[in-house]
Amino acid sequence: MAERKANANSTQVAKLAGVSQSAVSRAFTPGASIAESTRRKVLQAARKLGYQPNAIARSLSTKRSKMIGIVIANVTTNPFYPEVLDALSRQFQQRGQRVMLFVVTRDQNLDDILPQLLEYRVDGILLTAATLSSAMAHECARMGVPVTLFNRSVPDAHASSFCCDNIEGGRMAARLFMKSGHHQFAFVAGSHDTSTSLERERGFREELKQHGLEPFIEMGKFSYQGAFEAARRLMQLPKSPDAVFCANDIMAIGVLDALRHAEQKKVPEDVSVIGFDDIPMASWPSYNLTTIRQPIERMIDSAVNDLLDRINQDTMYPKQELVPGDLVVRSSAKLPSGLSSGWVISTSENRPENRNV
Amino acid sequence: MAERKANANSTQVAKLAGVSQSAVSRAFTPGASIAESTRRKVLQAARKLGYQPNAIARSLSTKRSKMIGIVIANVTTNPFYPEVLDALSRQFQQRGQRVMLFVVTRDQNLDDILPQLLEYRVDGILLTAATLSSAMAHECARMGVPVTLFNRSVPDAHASSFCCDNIEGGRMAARLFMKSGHHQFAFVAGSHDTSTSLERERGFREELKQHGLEPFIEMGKFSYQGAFEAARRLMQLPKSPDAVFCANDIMAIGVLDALRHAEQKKVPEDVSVIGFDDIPMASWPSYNLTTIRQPIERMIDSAVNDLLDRINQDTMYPKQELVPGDLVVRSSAKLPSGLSSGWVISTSENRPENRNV
DNA sequence: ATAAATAATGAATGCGTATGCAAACATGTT
DNA sequence: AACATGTTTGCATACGCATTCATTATTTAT
Repeated sequence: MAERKANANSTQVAKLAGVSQSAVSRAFTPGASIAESTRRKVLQAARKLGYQPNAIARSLSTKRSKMIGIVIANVTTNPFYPEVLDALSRQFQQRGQRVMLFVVTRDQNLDDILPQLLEYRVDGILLTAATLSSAMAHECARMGVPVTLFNRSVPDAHASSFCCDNIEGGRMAARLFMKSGHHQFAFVAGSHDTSTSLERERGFREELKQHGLEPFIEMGKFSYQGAFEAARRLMQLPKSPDAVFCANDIMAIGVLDALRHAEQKKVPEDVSVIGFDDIPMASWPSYNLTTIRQPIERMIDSAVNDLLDRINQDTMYPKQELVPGDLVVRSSAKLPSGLSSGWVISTSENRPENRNV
Repeated sequence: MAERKANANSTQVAKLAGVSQSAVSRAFTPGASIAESTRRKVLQAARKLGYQPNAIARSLSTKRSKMIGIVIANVTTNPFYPEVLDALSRQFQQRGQRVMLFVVTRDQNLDDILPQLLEYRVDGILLTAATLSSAMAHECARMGVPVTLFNRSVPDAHASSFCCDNIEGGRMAARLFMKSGHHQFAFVAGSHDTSTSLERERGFREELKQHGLEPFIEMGKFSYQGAFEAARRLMQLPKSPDAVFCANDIMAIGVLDALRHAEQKKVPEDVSVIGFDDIPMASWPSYNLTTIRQPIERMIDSAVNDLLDRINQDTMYPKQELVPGDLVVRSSAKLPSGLSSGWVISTSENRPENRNV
C-alpha cells in the first residue's frame, strides 16, 4: 500500500495567510461571516499551496455527505434507463449533489447494496428499476435516509414513488387497437414480478374485458431477444393475434423485427404493435413505433425535488405520484379513422409531435 | 435544515460490549489483531444498536475513500457507453470500490468536474469518452490521484490509456471494402476532435491511399441523426459512394436507415456499410451490421487493473495499451469471395460468431 | 463624542474512525 | 520457576474541517 501524498490542509493555508484555521473554513463557506479582505488573503494563500477543501472531512463535520445513492438496473438492455440515468445525474449534479452509482441486475438483491450506500452516509437514495425489501426500507428510515423509487410502485409507506400511470397506459393501447378494428389481442409481458409490466398488462386486460375480449399473454423477459421469440410463439397460435401490445419499447422492437424478418408479416397491415416508453429508437424510420411515452423529464424533476425536499426537512412525508403518459401515434399500429400518424394524444390535449428525427 | 439523526457510533458499541473503542474498530477491520471471543461480543453489541461503521470517518482516518470517480459521456446517444459503464461499475464494485459518477456531454469541459472528484478524494479517476486537459492531468498527478482514460488516447504522460487499435480497425474496413470490389469510398466521421474518430479515419485513409484511392468525408456528429443526414448528402454526390465506413455503429445504423428508407438503396447490393464497436443492435436482423468489434470486457479488465494497481503502488508508471479489434462479418457489406457472413476475423484467428441473436 | 448595535475573528471542541505504542496477557521452553 | 515469544488490549492521538462561544474591531445612531 502506497502512502497518499499529504495535500495542503486548512491549517497550513491559515498559517501562510496569517489567519486562523476558522477563517480559512469561513472563506470557503458561502454566507459565512468573514471580511472580504481576509477572504482574499485566504484564497490567495490557498492558490499558492494548491489547497482544495476536503469534502470527506467536511462531510464528517457537517453530517451531510452531499451524495445521493442511485441504484439502477437494465442499463444495457433497455435504452430507457440510460436516459433516466443521464437525466438524474445531471439534475443532482446541478443541484449540488454528487452521485454514488450502483448498477445491478434486475434480479439482484438490494439487501447487499443498500448497506454500502448507508455506510457512506448518502443523504438520500434513488432506486430505479429496482425494488426495495421492506426490511431495507425500515433500515433506511431508521438511519434517517429518505428513499425514492422511480418507475416502481412503492411496497412500503417509508418510501416515495414516481411512476407513469401504467394502468391508464395499458388502457390507451387497448382502446387504440379496438378503435381500429383488431380482433385478436396479445400482450408481451416483461416479467411477472415487476409493477411496470403487471400494471400495463392489467390496464390492457381490463379495457379489453369491458368489451368481452381477452388477450393472449407471452413472456418477453424485458429484452429484445425474449420478445423476438415471444412474437414467433404468438404467430404459431391457431388464431394468431393482429394486435400486440408490449410492456416496453425494446420488446416492441424485438416483436417488430420478428414479425418482419422471421414471420413475413407486414406491420401494421397484418399485425399492429404498440410499445411503452418512447425511447429514441422508437422514432427511427425503421420502426416508427406507436407507443405510450413516459414523460421522463417531468417524472425526474418530481422525483429529484421530492428527494431533495425530504433531505432538507425531515418532517415531510413520502409521496406517491402517478404521471400520465402520452400516446404517440406513429405507424406501427393501424390508425382508426380520424387519427393520423405524428400526433401525440395526452389526457389534456392533442398536438402534433415535434421531435428531432 | 433538518438535523440528521444520530446513529450509533463505535464508542457506544464499545461501552455496551464492555471493550474499548479500538476493539470495535478492530472487530470491523479484516486482519486486525483481535481475539475471536471479543469480536463476537462486539458484533453482538453492534447488532443490538444497529451500528454500521461510518465510511466517511474511515476515509478521513485512512486517507483512502475507496471511491473511484468515473466520468462518462454519450450515455444516451451511443449504446456502446451504457455497456462500458455497466462493465466498469460491476468491476469496481466487485473489487471493493464505490463509484462516484459524472455524466457529461461530449463538449463539456472537465475542468469543472475533476475538482469535484478531487474534493472528495477519490482514489482514482477513470475517464471515458472524455478528454483530459494537461493542466488537469498535472493537478491530478499533484494530488496523487491516478487517472486512466478509456477509449481516448492519452494527451499527457501522467495518465494511462486503454484503446482499441482504431487505426488498424480503419485499415481492416478499407481492406474488406477493396477486396469485395468497391469503387467509391466514404467515411462518416464522428467529430474532428476525438481520437477515436480521427484514428479510424486515418487507418481507413492510409490503407486506401496505398491503392491510390481516397474517401469522401462527411460529418456524422457521432449520432444516429447526424449520420442519417450525412448519408443523404453522400448520395447526392455525382459519384456517390458504394462503400461507407462509419466511425461507430450508431452512425452506421443511421446511415443504413437513410439509405434504405430515404434513398431507396439496397444494402449491401447498392451500398456497403461498415461500423465500429459491435453494439448489441448491430446483430439485430434489421441491421446485421458488419463491424469492428471492440473487445469491451478485455479492455475494461485491463483498464480497471491498471487503475487499481496504480492506486495501490504509486511507483507504477502510467501505461498505454492498444487492444486489437475484431472484424465481425455480417451482411451490411458485400463479401469478398472466400468470406462468409457470421465469421469473426481477428489478428490471431478466425472463428464463427457465437452470440445470442 | 459616546453608546449601542453589528461584523469579524480566533480558541477550543467535536465529528467517528484507525493506529502506534506500551502494557497486559497467554503460551511454550528450558 | 524464570524466561522468551507471540497475541490482545486500551490509551492517546491524528485525520481535516465546521461551528459555538467569547472577544475584539467596526459601523451606526444619537
